[in-house]
Amino acid sequence: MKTKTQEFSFYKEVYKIVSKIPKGRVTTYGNIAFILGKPRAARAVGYALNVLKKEETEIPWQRVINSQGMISFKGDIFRANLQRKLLEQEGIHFDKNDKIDLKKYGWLNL
DNA sequence: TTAGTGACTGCAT
DNA sequence: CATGCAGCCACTA
Repeated sequence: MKTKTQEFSFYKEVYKIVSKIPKGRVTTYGNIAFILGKPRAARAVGYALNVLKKEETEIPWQRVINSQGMISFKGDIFRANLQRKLLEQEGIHFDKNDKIDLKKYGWLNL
């Protein structure tokens, strides 16, 4: 029955992957979802990070962005601003459109 | 169990 | 090139 309450939580996998992102690199929600075997679960990934930021602030959630190479949180512009700052500190460069070049900084990107 | 929400993505207009 | 709409996944009430 699913007797066990899924000791393997989707969130946990997300956290684990995010923690593996090397400094100075970024990845997208879709990419993480793809690694988990569900390329369409990008939303769930973002949802996971949403809960993450309030408890496991130790996770480099800042390195996770959308497929556009930009920061999405519109509602939490404060977080977005913070994220941009943190990424710049890691050496990631934003272009004039506040966009990151995934070809250059994308994790596991070729 | 059904319904609703959300840090997303891709295609259509 | 910029918006809009629908689809998918996991979680909460």
